Amino acid sequence: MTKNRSEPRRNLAHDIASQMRRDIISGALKPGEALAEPALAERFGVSRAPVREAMIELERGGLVQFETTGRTRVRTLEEKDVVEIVEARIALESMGARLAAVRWTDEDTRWIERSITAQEKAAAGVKFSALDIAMHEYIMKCGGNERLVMLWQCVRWQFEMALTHIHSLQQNMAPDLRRFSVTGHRKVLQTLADRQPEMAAKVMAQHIKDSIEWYAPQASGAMPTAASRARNGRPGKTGGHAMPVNVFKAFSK
Amino acid sequence: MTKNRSEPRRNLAHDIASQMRRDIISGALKPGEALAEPALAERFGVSRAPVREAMIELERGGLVQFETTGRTRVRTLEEKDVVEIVEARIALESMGARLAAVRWTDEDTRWIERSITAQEKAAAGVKFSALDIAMHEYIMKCGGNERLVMLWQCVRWQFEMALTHIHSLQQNMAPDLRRFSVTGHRKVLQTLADRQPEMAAKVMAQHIKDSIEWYAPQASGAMPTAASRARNGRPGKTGGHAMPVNVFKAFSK
DNA sequence: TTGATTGAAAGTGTCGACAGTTTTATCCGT
DNA sequence: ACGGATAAAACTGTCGACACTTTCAATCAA
Repeated sequence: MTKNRSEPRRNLAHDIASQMRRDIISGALKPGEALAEPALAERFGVSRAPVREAMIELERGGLVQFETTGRTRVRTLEEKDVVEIVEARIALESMGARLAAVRWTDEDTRWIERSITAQEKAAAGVKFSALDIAMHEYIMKCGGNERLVMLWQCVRWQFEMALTHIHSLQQNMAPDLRRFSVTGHRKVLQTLADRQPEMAAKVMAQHIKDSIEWYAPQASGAMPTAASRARNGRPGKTGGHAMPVNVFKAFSK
Repeated sequence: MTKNRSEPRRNLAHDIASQMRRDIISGALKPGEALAEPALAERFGVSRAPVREAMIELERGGLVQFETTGRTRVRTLEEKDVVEIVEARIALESMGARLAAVRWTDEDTRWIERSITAQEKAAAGVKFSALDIAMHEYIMKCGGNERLVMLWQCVRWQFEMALTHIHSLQQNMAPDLRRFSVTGHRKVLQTLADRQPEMAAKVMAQHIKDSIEWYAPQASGAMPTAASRARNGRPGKTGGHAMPVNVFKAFSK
């Protein structure tokens, strides 16, 4: 694991961005909600300048979006967005796993094993998701490609945000998700410990794709490897889905 | 091809960022060069505020980097960086090709064919590289995943910047690169036209990996699929390379 | 009541300014 | 001549202000 290279320049903007990121991911700030700079400036007791920079940082992470008028809103999430996020995760993390497999150490194996142990003890829900994501982050960093990690961070926050809202809609998390997910993690660990880059990439991709089917089954219809089934779909039309219900409709404006 | 969703809010910052991006990619601004906000503000005839935002936009694209003191410099390029950039390209573009294969149309085929024709006529060098990148961009956009395209843009500028400096060091571009590259493009097009997602992903990855060996042979030693050969390499040590010469030494500070 | 109009309120884009800090240049002792 | 202390210059982070634009709400006509 390499230490983060780019210590972000410590300033108010960064602190504000962190706080707002928490609020958006936690759902305290709702998708579509307007974010006015003067109001935020007052809330944080600063001027508009740092707030403005924080907005740019959040936009980079995909948590807010700028309108053509300049106004800023918490980004909305539709089903299409979740598909995009997961596809991006698969792209980045399968490469991350491939690279991690090359430089994998026994210490890394022990770290993952401890994480899996904690995952088994954690209650299903937000707590488990946090451990889950932390493990994926660890593997990404093991890959040693700082740019890849940085790109991944952009998707990570969006994924966490989506998770929150999925959880809030599916009152009861699929009870078997945790067990299922842990099984996937064990498979991934195996390929990493065996230092098999190509297998690691493939297993990681499959694991992520499988996971999202538990979280949001209806989003899996447009997933990459299922893509060959939904042929000739044109942009805009996401194609038929396995399940009719669309939980993400709740987020769209 | 879907139209770009996020019309960037048109403001001075965006214009300045575009101009500076050109200057950095073209090499007019050299790697490691300091970028002071007051000087840039005067050059563009604006205040520091838009310049500051432009800097953030450039940092997002990896063309400049902030020091802990807050100072901004044109990002330096070492061999390690080129490897990272190419690895990221492979991750994003293989997924992009996979997605593009699903929604590929005959019109897309014609577009690519026209591009390839132009590539064959273009003189090897910067002109060819521009056509090359434009084609890759087209395929990425065909994938329909806007987030993936956005992540790709971050790497694209860095890649173009690297290309410029590689060209300036290798006075004569490998004469066969163009022919070789066009052959790769034809293979990619074939998988897309046949709508074979997995093949498209694989062929695209191979094509990018092959290309970089022409541009910077010594960087290929640490490439993903060659990874299984360079086992147990620890961070910091990039492992043995096929060629001893390191053109990127020239960029490191 | 409904719908268009108009004026007020709020928000964004940009600017100039200032304090604190880093960098650079000068000066002094050796 | 050289290295370190010191002063000057330059730069960043942040602030408050202003013009222009968008949004909202009250008003008025139909």
